Amino acid sequence: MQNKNVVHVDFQSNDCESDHPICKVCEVRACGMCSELSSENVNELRKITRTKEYKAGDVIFCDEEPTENYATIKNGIVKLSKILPDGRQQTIGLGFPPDFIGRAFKDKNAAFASALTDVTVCTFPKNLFDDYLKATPTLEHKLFELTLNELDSARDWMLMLGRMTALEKVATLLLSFSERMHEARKLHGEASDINKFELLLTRSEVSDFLGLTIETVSRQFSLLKQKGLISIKNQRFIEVLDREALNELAGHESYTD
Amino acid sequence: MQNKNVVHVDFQSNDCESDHPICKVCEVRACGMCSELSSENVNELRKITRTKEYKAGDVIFCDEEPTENYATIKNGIVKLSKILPDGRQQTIGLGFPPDFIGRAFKDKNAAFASALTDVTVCTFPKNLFDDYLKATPTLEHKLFELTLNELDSARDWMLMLGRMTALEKVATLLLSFSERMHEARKLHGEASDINKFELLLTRSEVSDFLGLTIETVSRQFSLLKQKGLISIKNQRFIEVLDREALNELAGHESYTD
DNA sequence: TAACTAATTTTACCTAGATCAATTCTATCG
DNA sequence: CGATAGAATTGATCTAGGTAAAATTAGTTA
Repeated sequence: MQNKNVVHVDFQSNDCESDHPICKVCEVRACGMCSELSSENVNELRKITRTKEYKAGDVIFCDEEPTENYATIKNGIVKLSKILPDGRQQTIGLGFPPDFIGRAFKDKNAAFASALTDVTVCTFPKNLFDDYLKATPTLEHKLFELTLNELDSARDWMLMLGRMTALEKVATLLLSFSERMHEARKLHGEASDINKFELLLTRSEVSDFLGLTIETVSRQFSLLKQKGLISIKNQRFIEVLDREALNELAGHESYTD
Repeated sequence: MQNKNVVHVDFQSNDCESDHPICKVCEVRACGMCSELSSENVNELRKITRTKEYKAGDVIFCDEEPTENYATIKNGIVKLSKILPDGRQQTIGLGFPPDFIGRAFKDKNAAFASALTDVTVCTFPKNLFDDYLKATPTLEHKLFELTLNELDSARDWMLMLGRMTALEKVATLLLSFSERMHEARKLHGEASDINKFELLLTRSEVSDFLGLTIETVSRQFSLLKQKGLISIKNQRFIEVLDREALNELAGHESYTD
């Protein structure tokens, strides 16, 4: 019963039989932050945990404000963004289950977080969690790894923002978003075709992500449709028809080179 | 003879009397990664440490290649960059002493690292260091905090890359670079005026950082000179004449608003 | 000190993407 | 079902920043 070999995978092998009832049925128990925790740990952490729900569009926390809570995403998608004093906005990341959101060990938030879809999270009071983290090296290690992944992807986006054309940016976003949606659906045990997904971002949100305007984004979508690489139903439901070609557009050289 | 008074912190309070001779005189012993280590730890770590020197321009490690070593910067500046298959380049960060470079817990590097100036580093073999890290929670905690800072600044740059004009980008870079140079000089116990510094980046390197071309960068420099905000001697030695105005240009609203 | 080289600046022009202004979709509601 | 409203698309300009090329600056060698 004590063999906690873990992560990413194989829910059965994780000892969660004696988990708190909420955690026992949690779809992200086996991945993300909690995957490194024993039932004992989980139940201890649960004592300071609150489950919260947000409606699409709700603000979860604001940039520069004192950090009150951290959160892990159980369900839905969270948008992280920064904003210039004059209102110009830049999305700096998307949080999918089971991502952790909030800036650990700092008294101020480092970004706006808002709910892109309806969202369910587990929240933890900052102070208590910081202490718990320092006292629990396995948890801190896991969170460290998650943070390193975020840093990697932030840097990938920097390359995109600084050096890609509008078309390449849109292609890159579509590929990345389709993958994460695919992951998220698998996580929830749903059937999933990686090439079909609902683009949950409005054109305006896409443009904030890519450093473009809505009009330019829309033109690139039209171009991709015209080239036969994607099709769009009702402006939101996207099907990737030629993933290979889209990949090349996104700057990933084809294997035939 | 022993009073190496340094940076941020109160060196006296740190027990380094029994440090390995190399570490005892190391200028970054009291900050960055090593600051959390006792002499005992330091000496243990020292067993797997190699001091290495690079000439300006040298490649330290390549993107996508197997990670062999991590490093901390003792001296000089390291450029981290990403490159698209067709050669377009984006600088994703600069490493100053005492930064840690290398992607922990992953078998491949996540960027190119090259020496911007002559550089001295301490290197650690990946496998041994990963183990040491997992076994030493205080060290891992420190590295986690450093990584969180890097993530913060990566996200600040995303906002810059995605939403700022050329002039704002250049102003932002000048301010940020002048601060880090100031810090670095203080670290080495040198006298330092934050408003005077040598821009160690070529125009081409600046443009790779800002997602612009050399010509555009050069035009913005000329504009800033014309406005009387900066002066440049020999194309490299910069003096900020009106820091307040530069700050406003960089998007930090003035306090009079 | 002149000659050569590489980096930077400047000038002239061009284009990708922004801006502005209609349309056209899609969803919602009476 | 038609009316309304917000989102997305499309078309017509405009411009910030890119591209190309020439001129200037600085550093290096002889």
